[in-house]
Formats: sequence, structure tokens, C-alpha cells
Amino acid sequence: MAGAGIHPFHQQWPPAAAAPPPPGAPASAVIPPPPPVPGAPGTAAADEVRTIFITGLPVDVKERELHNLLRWLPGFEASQINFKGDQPMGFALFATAHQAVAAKAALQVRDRFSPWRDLVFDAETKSALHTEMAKKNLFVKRGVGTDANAVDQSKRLRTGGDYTHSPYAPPPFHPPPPAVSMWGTAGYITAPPPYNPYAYPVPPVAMTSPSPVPGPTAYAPVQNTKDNPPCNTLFIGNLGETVVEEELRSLFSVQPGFKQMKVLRQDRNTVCFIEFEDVNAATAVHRTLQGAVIPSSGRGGMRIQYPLPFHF
DNA sequence: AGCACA
Repeated sequence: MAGAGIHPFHQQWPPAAAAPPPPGAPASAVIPPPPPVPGAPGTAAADEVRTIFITGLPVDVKERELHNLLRWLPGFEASQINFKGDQPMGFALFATAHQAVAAKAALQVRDRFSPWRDLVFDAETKSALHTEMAKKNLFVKRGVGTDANAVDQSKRLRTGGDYTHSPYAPPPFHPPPPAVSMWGTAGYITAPPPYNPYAYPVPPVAMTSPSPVPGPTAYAPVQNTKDNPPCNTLFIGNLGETVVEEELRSLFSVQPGFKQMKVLRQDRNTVCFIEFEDVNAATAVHRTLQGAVIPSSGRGGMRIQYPLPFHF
């Protein structure tokens, strides 16, 4: 990767938007230093690659679909699809290399309703996106800020960003992109709980009626009392090094409302995500199995949390 | 793994 020193997750998301100048203010006093005009001579690293290369798109993907996926990302300028045989190759240009890196990271995001899945572009074909930095920048006729849809009616339709004329304008990331619904099947999108999620208290360790079958051998106090907004998926942490999927499955699959689970191993650390039918089912298990000690447990029992809104 | 448009 070219952007040495740029950490992909260093991005602010949503990015800190430069405050728009107050209506009556003298422009020169409030306008920040001009943004790097992409590709302009004299601009830092005009040759820097700020294009990402996207594979894993379904063969029948439309330019508009890709555009609608990407248009929310900070700095998005243009995208296009070229076919190598019948393999679609997506390219997307961003205002800066940093934003391209951030977009790459954003496209690797797993959402909290299906954290075990790669970002799936098309649920039908289960095509999982793969994104890398491109080798060369996307060529955009007439630079940025042009209405690409109007100027380019050629067979090679290029889809430009909606706010490229104002690189500092924040993308409409609040509320989150509706594209989320593309990332999972409809069943993952559950209505938000009606109460203030951050006011939700993590219940104390419960000693009562845990799971039916191979229940935990004991309960241990759980350290981390902070939690994320409730949803129908649980995150299980503080698992022992020797834990295996079957052990977890035997415990969780018998819990009411269980739908599916995914065990992720990262080095010594094993974590698990469990999806339930609804928030209530997840909440019940959150309560009853919090701190549960199972045979493989190491130090303390399992820590049950709701997943982060975005789990990388 | 596969990187094109001009």
C-alpha cells in the first residue's frame, strides 16, 4: 500500500465535518485552507493512488448499484465497472488517498446484525466484496465536480459523486446508509429497541435457571460493565484458549430463539457471535449466561456483550 | 487472483 503511516482505522467516521461558514461571515476569514484539488499540479502526491479496486461483484451488477453503495463514503468522487470477460471489476475514485484507504476499510466492515459475514453485495449470489487499493487511478474526464452523468453518455458510463463540488461536505452518514439493507438478509434488520439503548443496565450475574443442556459449571463475576446497544446478536468474549466451536454450540444452540453462531479465532483469542430471533431472546441469554464458566474457560467466565455497532 | 477507462 502506498499510504505509509496511514492507519486504515484512523478515519473519523463520520468524518469531522468542517463547520460551514456562518451566513454573514467574511468568507476569507472562515474558509479553511483549500482542500487538495485532486490531480491538480503542485498538490501533494498528485500521482498518489486514491482509487480502490473492487471484486466480488455479481456478474449482473449495475453501475448504479455500485454507485449507490459507494456514494456515502467520505470523499467519493466516481466509480465505474469494467468487465474482464464476465468478471466485473469495480473502481472507485476518492478525493484523497486517505479517503480511499478509509473506504477500503469501510467496505470491509461487518455490521452488528451479521458480524460474521463479509460485506455481501448481493444476498442472492452471496457475493462477498473484496477491496484493495487500485494500481492506478480511475481516469475521470474533466476532473471532479462535473456532472458525470450529463457529460458522459458514452458506453463507458461513469458515475460521479453527488457532492464532489464540495469536498468538505459531509456525506449523509446520519442516518446510516440505507445500503445496510443490502448487506444482510432482511431478517437481520430488526427494529431498534424503543428505549434508550445506552441507558440499558448490564444486569448483575444471574445464578438462576441458565441453559437446559450442558450448562455452565459455574458463574464468575464479569469485569466489563460497559455495553453497547441491545440487538439480536451477542458477542461472547473472554473465552478460554482451548475452546472449540462445538462446546459453544452445545451451550447456545439450545437457547430459545437461537438462530446461528460464528466462532472467530484471532491468534490466541477466540470470540463468538450469536444471532437470535429477536432482541428479547438475545437479552435473555445475555442475562442468564453472563459470566458462565464452561470447561474450557480460562480466567473467569465468558463475557457477554452486544456487539459494537460496527465490528471490524 | 483477477487492475481498465483515457
